[in-house]
Amino acid sequence: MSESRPRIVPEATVARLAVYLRVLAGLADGGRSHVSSGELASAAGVNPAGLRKDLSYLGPCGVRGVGYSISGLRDRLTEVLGGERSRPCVLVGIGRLGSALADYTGFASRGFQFAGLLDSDPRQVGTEVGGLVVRPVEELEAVVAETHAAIGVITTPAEVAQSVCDRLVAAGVRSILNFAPVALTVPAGVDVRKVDLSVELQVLAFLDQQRDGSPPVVAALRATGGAR
Amino acid sequence: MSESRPRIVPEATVARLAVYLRVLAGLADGGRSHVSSGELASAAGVNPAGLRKDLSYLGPCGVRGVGYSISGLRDRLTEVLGGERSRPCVLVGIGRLGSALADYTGFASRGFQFAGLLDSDPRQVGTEVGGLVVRPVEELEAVVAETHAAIGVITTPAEVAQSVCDRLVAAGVRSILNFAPVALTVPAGVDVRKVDLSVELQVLAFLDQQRDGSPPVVAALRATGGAR
DNA sequence: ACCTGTGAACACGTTCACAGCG
DNA sequence: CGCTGTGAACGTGTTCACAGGT
Repeated sequence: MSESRPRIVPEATVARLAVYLRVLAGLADGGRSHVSSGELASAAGVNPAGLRKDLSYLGPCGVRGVGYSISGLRDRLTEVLGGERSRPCVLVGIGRLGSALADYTGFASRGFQFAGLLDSDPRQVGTEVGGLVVRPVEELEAVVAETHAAIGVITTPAEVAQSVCDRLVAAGVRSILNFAPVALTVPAGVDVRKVDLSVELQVLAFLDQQRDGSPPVVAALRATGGAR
Repeated sequence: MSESRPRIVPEATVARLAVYLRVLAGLADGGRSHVSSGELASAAGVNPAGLRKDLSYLGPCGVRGVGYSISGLRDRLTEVLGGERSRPCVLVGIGRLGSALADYTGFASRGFQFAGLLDSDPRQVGTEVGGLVVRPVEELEAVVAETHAAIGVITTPAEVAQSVCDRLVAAGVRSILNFAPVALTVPAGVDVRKVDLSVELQVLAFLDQQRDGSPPVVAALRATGGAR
């Protein structure tokens, strides 16, 4: 009903919109009412023209000759990113990383809410993390049903990640964020995003090594490289 | 001296090489001696042709009609990725996320070693995490000098990330992995990679919402999208 | 017959330069 | 005159199809 233009938004742009939203939140305290694309871009670490192109996917939302209304843009981004209704997520695997995520206040403040925490270790079950009590992994299906969670986060060891994933999908979860270092197989219609922390470090080490070892030979790093 | 061909390797490829290496490590136990690009690709979650192209950057390292020698390829990848000499890293900010990283055995087994842990909270200082004693952030420069660390990992709150970054750079660190949700400014010659956990979740939520809300309108997701 | 290695085609994302509006 | 919005150019990364060995 409030949808003005049904344009398609590239995924790379969506990721940056989330960054712009965070920068705007910090800027709102400054008492200013408007920002230019140049200011926002430098705060977000991107190219000004790219930022304007990103925002253009949402339809015109700035004022020519002036800039973008901080509060107006913040509201528009929040609307587009779906931050209105808070989305229930379930998190499976409450080790160090899982605890860190469950406890991260940045999620809650941005419309996310962990509605269920699950672990297979009896010593973890029953403990409280980030305001929630950890439940046994056997109750996975029940928790998904209770909370109507559409998003699942997997922070288990690699060996059990696929079976946890299968159970999440069977229970109705259609979006999964996977921190386990394995490629998950899912049926069509389910979306998986993978975050691999050790790969990030290894890429960094490679670039570092390459700079030292062979000065003339430098890897091509434009699109995703450097400070993004 | 062992460098056979000084080709340039795209960054996207480097990231996948690290994944192949991990898959190979798991495969080595199986008693087999060779794998085909198809098998490796499906285990790594990528396209077979893309995998072959990735490996071709290292020069020919397979046998036509047969496949790739598991141990041979593993050694080659290890060599290229620089896993020979273990690289000392310093980690600043020992909160939940920092502890998770310091404790993650996946790093140590792949040629990484956290040589120094630093935190500004007096209650954290002196505690032991992942076999190392946490030291006060004031000693950052000294720790970098002692350990000859070339890689720094930042898991501090956003507010102090830039100043920590500045001090790391001044101390000689030239590669930084940033988990704090801010864009860091660094001088030329320093490489920063950013991992933003809340952005990952937000992208997932957007895609999820878009699927429900407007079936005909789907975001363009080819390159980075879907299960990678 | 099989599987690797690779040039060529394609799609995506980024950057540039300027038109358009306030 | 300033800043947004955007088509067009560019570069990178991915996919395809087949040539080249074993």
